Order: sequence, then C-alpha cells, then structure tokens
Amino acid sequence: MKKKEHKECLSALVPVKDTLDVIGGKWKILILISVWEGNRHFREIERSIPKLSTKVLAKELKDMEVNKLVIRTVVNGFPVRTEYTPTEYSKTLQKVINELRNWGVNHRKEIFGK
Amino acid sequence: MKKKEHKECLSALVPVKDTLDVIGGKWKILILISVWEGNRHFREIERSIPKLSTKVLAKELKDMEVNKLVIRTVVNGFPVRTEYTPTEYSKTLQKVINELRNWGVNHRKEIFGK
DNA sequence: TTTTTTGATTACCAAAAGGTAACTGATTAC
DNA sequence: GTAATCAGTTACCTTTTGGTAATCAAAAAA
Repeated sequence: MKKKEHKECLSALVPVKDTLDVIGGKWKILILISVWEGNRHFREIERSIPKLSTKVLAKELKDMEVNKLVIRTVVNGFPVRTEYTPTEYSKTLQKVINELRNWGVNHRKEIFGK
Repeated sequence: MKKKEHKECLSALVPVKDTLDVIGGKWKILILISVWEGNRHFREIERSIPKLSTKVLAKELKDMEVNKLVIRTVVNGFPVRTEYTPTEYSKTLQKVINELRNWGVNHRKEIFGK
C-alpha cells in the first residue's frame, strides 16, 4: 500500500488560512460591518462595538488597511480626524460572510433545535 | 439625527461567530480534511498533520465530535483503537470551505500579484 | 522480561493575545 | 486657565493558547 500524500491537502489549505487571517478572530467582521454601516471615524467605530478596546481596534484597522478592506485618510484639521471608508473590494467578502452566516444558522438547528 | 442601532448588526453576527468557532483556528479545517482524506485513527491523523500536538488534536477532536463533524468509536481490542469517521453532515462544510478557499486565492492576487 | 504501540490525560512552562490606564499634541468650548 | 475631544501609542499586567514530556493501562512483539 502506498503512503498517503499530504502535500496536496496542505497546499489547498493555504488560501483558506489566508482568508481566516483576514476575517477570522473576534473583531474583524464586526469592524467591517460597522464600517459598512456607515461608521467612519475611529471613536465612532470604537463606540459602535461594545467591549472593543482602543488598542485592538487600532491593530485590526491596520491589518484591514493592508488587506485593502478599508482606506484610511487623515482629514487635516482641528481635533485631527481620520476617516476609514470601506473599499469596493471589501464587498467581495459579503458572499463569504453570507455563507458563514447561513451555515451557522443551520448549525444551531443541528446541534440544539430540531 | 437618530442614534444608530447596532442590535441588528450584532444579532446577524452570532451565526457567523458560531461558524468560526467550529472551523476557525489553526487546526480544525486541517483535521477535517485529514479525516475526509481517509485518516481514521488518532495517531494516523496526528502524523498526517505536521506540527500538530497530541494535546491540541485531542481537544479539537472533542470539539468536532460535539459539533457532529466526526463520530468517535472505540474498537475494543488489542492495543485499543479509536476510529474517527467524518459525518455526512460534515460535508455541508465543503461549500463554506470552498468559498473561503476561493476568496483566499483571489485575495493573494489582490494583495501581491496583479 | 522488557520494549513498543495504542489513545489519550496531566502537569508544567513559554508565547501570544488582549485589557487598562496613562499620555501625546492640537484645538475648541467653558 | 481648565476640561474635553480627536486618534492613537505605550507600558504594564492578566488571560488564553499551545507545546513538551511524563504517565496511564493493556497487549503484542522481541
């Protein structure tokens, strides 16, 4: 009997891992939704998500900028304002997030209800 | 201007979080794929995934059993064998994982290539 | 008899993630 | 002058996560 090859399995997994790096974790999707909803400024986003700390928000927004989900622009001025706007590209995630949501809805039924 | 309501946003997010609890993290999808590929016994699965430790595999397999992704059966016997088999239900994740993979493939192009 | 293999569990330690609070610097309102 | 707001940064500490190695019981192989 041949030994099993696992290379294939692992390489197919890299892009899945990539995606989870971008939207996995506790806050990323929450932040994305907040920005999609119209929250633009740092404090505005922060206040819109209970329990989210300044530190984590700053880190997550940086990641999201690198991943082209939001654009950060500094509005020169008075009490220094920063604007985070969602990119068009970020909307390609909506389908993925929908799939995650649908499966989750069904999974609850599978584990509890039914 | 009305204050924004975030209740809706948050409740829509619960199932997404549920799904990420089930397949998020470093190992869950790897283990699932390993089992789908035909690895059945604890050591077999362990050896199929480099860097995965006994402790983490044991914990993850328990979670996966609770979530009905695998069935654990003890084959009474000689050096005590345990069998993990993927459920039919686990296959409902293939669509989700595919979406994650597709987005990841495209994302690499977006961030690097192009 | 000793070693090996099986599927785990446990104790112990290291690393990573995350929270809190203080502080920056500029400006406006009181 | 004092306080507050904006967008963070930093230091410090706690919690969570994860890895390593030892151990268990039971049987087969040496």
